[in-house]
Amino acid sequence: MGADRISPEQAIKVKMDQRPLIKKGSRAQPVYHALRSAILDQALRPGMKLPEDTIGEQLGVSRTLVREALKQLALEGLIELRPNRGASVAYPSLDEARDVFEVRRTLERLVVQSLVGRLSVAQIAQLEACIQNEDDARDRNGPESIRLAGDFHTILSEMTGNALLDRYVREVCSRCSLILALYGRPHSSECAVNEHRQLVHALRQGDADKAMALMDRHLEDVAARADLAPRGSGDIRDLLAPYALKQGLANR
Amino acid sequence: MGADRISPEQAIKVKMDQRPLIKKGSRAQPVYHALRSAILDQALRPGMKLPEDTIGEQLGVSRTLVREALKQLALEGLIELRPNRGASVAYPSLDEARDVFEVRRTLERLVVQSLVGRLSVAQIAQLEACIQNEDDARDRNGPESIRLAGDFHTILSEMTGNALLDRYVREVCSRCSLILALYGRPHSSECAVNEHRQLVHALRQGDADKAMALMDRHLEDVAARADLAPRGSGDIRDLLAPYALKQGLANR
DNA sequence: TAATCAATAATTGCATGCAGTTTCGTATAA
DNA sequence: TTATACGAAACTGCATGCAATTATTGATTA
Repeated sequence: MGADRISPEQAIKVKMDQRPLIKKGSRAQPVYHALRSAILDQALRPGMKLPEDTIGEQLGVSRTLVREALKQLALEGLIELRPNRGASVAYPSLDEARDVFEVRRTLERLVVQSLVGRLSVAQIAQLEACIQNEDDARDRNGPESIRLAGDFHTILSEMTGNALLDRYVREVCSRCSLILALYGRPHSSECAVNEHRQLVHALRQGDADKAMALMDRHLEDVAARADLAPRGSGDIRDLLAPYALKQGLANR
Repeated sequence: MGADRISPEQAIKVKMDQRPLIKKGSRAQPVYHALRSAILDQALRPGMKLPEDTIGEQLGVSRTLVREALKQLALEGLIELRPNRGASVAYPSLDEARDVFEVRRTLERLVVQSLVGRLSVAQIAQLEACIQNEDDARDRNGPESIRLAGDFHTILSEMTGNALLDRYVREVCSRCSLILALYGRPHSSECAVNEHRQLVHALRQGDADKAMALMDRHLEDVAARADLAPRGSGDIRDLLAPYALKQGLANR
């Protein structure tokens, strides 16, 4: 059907496909995002219990939707889901942490391979903007900088155009954020921002070996660090409130 | 509580923890497995619609559990889940197929790397038994052989002891089975069984380069093949019946 | 005949309720 | 005081029901 012209119906469809991202999908999605952000920001700390009722009440949805979100988070390794005893924020062991980083290195090597020498100027600009953000956030040294460092890698993987690769990288980045929150040195903001800069430079120049080596080294500096995890505790209601707001969920 | 002795209650608990893998977890799991097997066996063909109540009725569970299973399958890319219009068996494009294979190659390279020269005799025996199965199944040339070929790779990834890697490999293998069902040549049983044999040999000898090269070539022969997909159709009830049985689900 | 539209049927999205399990608190016994 | 047993409260597992959305059928019109 070699149709160069677009029928009115098709035109409408195109228009429909552009906008509705706003109202798209189920109401479980905001719940998922709220919880995910809360975990990555360490507002919800590893080991903390996540009762369906409490979360649903705070976020203004029923347990059904909460369950859905929790299941997805469990699939992604951010929470643990034990039969008949509910969900809690994941508390990965050092062994698991090592495994995650190993997979991450493999995946990000593929990202570099796919991207080297193929970045558009617009993409480079986007990456540099992202790095700038990291730089800015480094002063107010919080969990925020960990998340931003993850964002850089996530943006890279998205640029490959490989949806599966992107999903996997996203997932390992999330898990790494959690792991760093547990085992990372307090003041080592995971990725030195400079390493990101160098990586972009190598990618831009098309220097595959150097880019790969940079990424490798960049991800290498981590797995070693002892357990310094203190279990914090607070009221889940209060901890979730700001995230509810951000997702446009009712918190009464 | 340094208790060397075990109370009667604890003894019971221990016993309970050994067996219940059979009755473990939620009843959504068998639904998930039934659907997954049905898709990988091509009893449910790509593009086919999967209504919640039909499946639930056939498998003897409520829509809730079916939804749970469908969601998991969607996360793994075996089905597509469009808002308000339900689930259907995934129909991956050629581009998506290429992406999946690219990720798969990367991941399996890591598997080989982790395993080379470290296989126990028991593990080698297990692998050879698996290969034998493939050989046997090759005669009665059905979708079965595609699944068995996937099993080989799955067993390998499991042996790495890296749970995340294992999960990812499992997932890409599933998706590849689906892809091969769509785009594969009818008579090319994906993996020549011999290539599996050679790979095990190289792993056993600790020849890292050769093993890696074998795995790479082994996974290379695929992405090129044109669309020959005919949509089959039949009654979902009938197609699911044998899988219901296998999972011990009521099909009335 | 082909296209449009309205009414109906089928299906999904979500909340809620009940049963079964776990967890917690209290009382009793060692 | 420590340990055990028991009952209550909290929570999860799952089914079901209702509202909203989508698909379908049939009638109407060009």
